[in-house]
Amino acid sequence: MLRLSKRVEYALMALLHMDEEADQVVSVAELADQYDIPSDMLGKVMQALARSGLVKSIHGAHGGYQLSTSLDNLVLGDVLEAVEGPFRLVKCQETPESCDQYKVCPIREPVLAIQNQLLDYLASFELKTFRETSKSKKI
Amino acid sequence: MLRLSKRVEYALMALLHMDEEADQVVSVAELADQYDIPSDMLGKVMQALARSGLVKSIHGAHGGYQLSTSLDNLVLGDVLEAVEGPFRLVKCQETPESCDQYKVCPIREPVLAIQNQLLDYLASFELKTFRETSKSKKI
DNA sequence: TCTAAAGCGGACAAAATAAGTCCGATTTAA
DNA sequence: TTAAATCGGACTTATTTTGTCCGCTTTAGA
Ligand code: FES
Ligand code: FES
Repeated sequence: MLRLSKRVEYALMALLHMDEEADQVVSVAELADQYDIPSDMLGKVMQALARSGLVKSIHGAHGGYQLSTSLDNLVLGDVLEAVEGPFRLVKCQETPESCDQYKVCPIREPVLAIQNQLLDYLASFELKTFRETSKSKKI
Repeated sequence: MLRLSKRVEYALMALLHMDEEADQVVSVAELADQYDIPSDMLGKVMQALARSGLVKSIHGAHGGYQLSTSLDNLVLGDVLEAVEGPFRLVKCQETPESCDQYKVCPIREPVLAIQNQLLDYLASFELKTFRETSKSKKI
C-alpha cells in the first residue's frame, strides 16, 4: 500500500542519530535502546546499510557503526534501495512470470515510465532536511 | 515495499479499457475474462471505484460499469485513493499507537512532509498518458 | 410475472510478505 | 583470555494482500 517498511524507518532513525553524534561509533544496542527498536532487527538493517556503503561497520569489542559520508550526501532513494533493494512498482518488473496478466497487460509500459519518474523524485528528498525537525526537539 | 497492489493494477486496466470502449457499459465478467483477472476480485475493485465515483454502476441484467468522467480528468492519485484509501507513508499517521516508536520517533515530521509532496506528485500522473502506449499495441 | 444476468457486500481462506527471534561464528579491544 | 561487538543463516510469528464463497438485491427481457 505504498507504505514505508519498518526497516526503512529504522534505517532513517539510525542514520539521523549518527549524523547528530558526528563521527562517533555507535552500537546497535545503543540505537535499539534509544529508539525502542528490536535489536536483532536493527542489526539486520545496519548490515544492509553497511553492505551498501552508507555506513562503515567496526568489528569487535567497542565496535559499531559510523556514517561513511555526511548526511548531506544522502537522499531517501539511497536508503530505500539499501534496505529494500531496487525500487519496482510492479512485480513483473523483476520476473515477468510473477504477473498472471503479463501477456495481456495494457499498463506495464506507462507504469514503468511512472516508476522511473518516481525513482528520480525519491532522489530529490535529501536526508539533511530531516535535521531541522528532529533537532527542534532538543531546543 | 512501495509496490502497487494488484487491486490498483486491476483498476487501471479496467479504467483504460472503459476509456477505449467509450461510454459502453462493460461487465465485470467481460473485463475479468479479457485481462485474466479473478472476477470476484475485480468485482470488489470495481465497487471501490464506484463508491469513489470514478465509475458508475448499472444494476440488473445487462448491467455493468461505465466511466463517470473522461479519463482526461483522472490522475493516478485518484485511483490509488479510491482502491486503497488515503495515502499514508507510515502507520502512525492513522493511529499513533500502531508505531512502537511513536514517542521517540525522530522522523515522523519529515516523513509527513515527504508524504504530502508525494501526494501532490501522484496527482501529476494523468491517466490519459496511459492511452498512447496501450493503443500502440493495436496498430 | 418469472428468470437469468448482473452488481453488492460480508465473511472467510490462502498465500505472500514483513517483522521479529534465535543462535552459532567471527572479530577485536582491553 | 574474555567480553563486547558485528555477521549471517534459519526460523517463527504477525500482518497484509489476494482470492473465494455465498446469499442478497436489482433489472431487462422472454
Ligand atoms: S504490471 Fe505486471 S503484468 Fe501488468
Ligand atoms: S513513523 Fe511512526 S513512529 Fe516514526
